[in-house]
Amino acid sequence: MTQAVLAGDDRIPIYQRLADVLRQSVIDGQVKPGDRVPSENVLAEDYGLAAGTVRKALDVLVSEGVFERFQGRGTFVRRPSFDASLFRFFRFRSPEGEYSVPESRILRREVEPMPGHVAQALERPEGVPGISMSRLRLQDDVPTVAEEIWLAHEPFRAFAEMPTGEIGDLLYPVYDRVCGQLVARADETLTVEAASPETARLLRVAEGTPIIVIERVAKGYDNRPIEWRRSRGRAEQFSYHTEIR
Amino acid sequence: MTQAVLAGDDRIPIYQRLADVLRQSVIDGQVKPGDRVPSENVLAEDYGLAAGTVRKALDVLVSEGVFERFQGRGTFVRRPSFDASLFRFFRFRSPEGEYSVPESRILRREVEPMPGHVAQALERPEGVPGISMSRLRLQDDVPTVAEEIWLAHEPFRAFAEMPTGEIGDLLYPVYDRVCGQLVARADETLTVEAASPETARLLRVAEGTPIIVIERVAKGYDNRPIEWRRSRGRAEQFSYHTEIR
DNA sequence: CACATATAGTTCTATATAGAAGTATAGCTG
DNA sequence: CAGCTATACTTCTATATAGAACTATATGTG
Repeated sequence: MTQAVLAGDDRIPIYQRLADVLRQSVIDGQVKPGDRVPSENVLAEDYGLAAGTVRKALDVLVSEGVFERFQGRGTFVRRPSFDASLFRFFRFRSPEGEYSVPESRILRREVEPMPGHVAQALERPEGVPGISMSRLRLQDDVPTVAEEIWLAHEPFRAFAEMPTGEIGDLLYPVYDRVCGQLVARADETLTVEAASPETARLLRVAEGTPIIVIERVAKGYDNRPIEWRRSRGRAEQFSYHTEIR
Repeated sequence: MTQAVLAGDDRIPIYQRLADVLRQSVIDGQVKPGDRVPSENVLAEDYGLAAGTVRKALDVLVSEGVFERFQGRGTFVRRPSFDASLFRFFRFRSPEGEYSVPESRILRREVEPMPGHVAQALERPEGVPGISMSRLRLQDDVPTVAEEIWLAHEPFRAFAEMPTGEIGDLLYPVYDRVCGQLVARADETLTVEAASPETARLLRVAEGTPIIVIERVAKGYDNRPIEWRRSRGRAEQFSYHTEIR
């Protein structure tokens, strides 16, 4: 057999093609986050490749954040867990200094046509029906973040019909469980504005107070957009850190 | 000789030790940004190592952003370019759509004891003398960014005594040329505040306008802090994009 | 049962080797 | 001189192999 399994453009390197195949198996849901990937030796055997070549393919996927490796234990599909990371920016620590998931209140949830900018972000034709939500997140009963969220109606029909009470504080696990939609990464854009009357009311701040706005497009392993979200929080407690070079 | 050249803790892998040696040669200034690194084969020969081991060491340094590789051309010490800096969002484009270096006006420059938070960031004892500057950056004669800058006095004595007229619009090249201090990377923290009277005056905005504050600690290849800087600009048109996972 | 010890399986490091692919330059040809 | 060609040098891909380092599990011992 040799590597007939990896047919296709032989202009691109074998290790890349293997990486593509393995990445696709995650996209297709054949292996799920937390699952163990066959060992390097087994993969080498299966595909008729040298161990080094397989290892290089895994290197690619690890650096992409798709896989995770542990010496002696194995290689696993990484559980993407960045939901808390947006809120890390907002410094949501408890008095004990620990991070915690804030309480979520869904204020509104209905099906209506998507506006242009949302449809564009979700790569859908304008005017197509979507699920629109307003959500408020609170820390110790203090409102900290107000969110508008949009989902395409099509793969989220089951979510639209689900009772609100059954939706917990985190949405992404629900997307996965109820609709098989797995969020792998996201694009975020940060801007600043002065609080509108609406935002001021929700966040209980004075009108005109500086507000951080984060627009997020959550994407699957296949890089297709899943959810559009705009979050607003008081800029006061916001602090974002990064390393540049 | 074999790899006697790479003595030291043989608990850590050879490729790591080689990476350490090469990184150090950049820190010491034996090779400068833009310089070419000996080829993989030559390094392998010199250190008595297999080609693959050398390559792995280079992989490390490339991923750290210290080196840069081009197939067929060679491996080079990377010129640090702060393209990813949060600061670039204050660099407005010229009418032709090109980015340009804004004009810089140094308003003040004097030697005085460093305040606590600066001393801490620069890893110096509190109260030690430092060079303090106020600088205003303008685009087409419009003030866009106001900066406070601190340097430790000790390695920057020559800079302190230099006439202001000889300092151009960019500081880092001067640090390198005059004091041999090479900035390799930086940590940046972004926050938001309402414009103080002082800031409002400098940036010619109304008091209370949302202002982006970026605190930066610039560091050398050896990761030691070189410069502390706090920049303030109008938040109005600020937009920062990033990918998370 | 509790606790060492052996064992099998995993990733990680290192070597050696060969050729492909890309780049720059010297030298030849018209 | 302009333009092609050969050549030498670079990084990149791929194979094969061996053992080290680490982890989890099974096994034996007290």
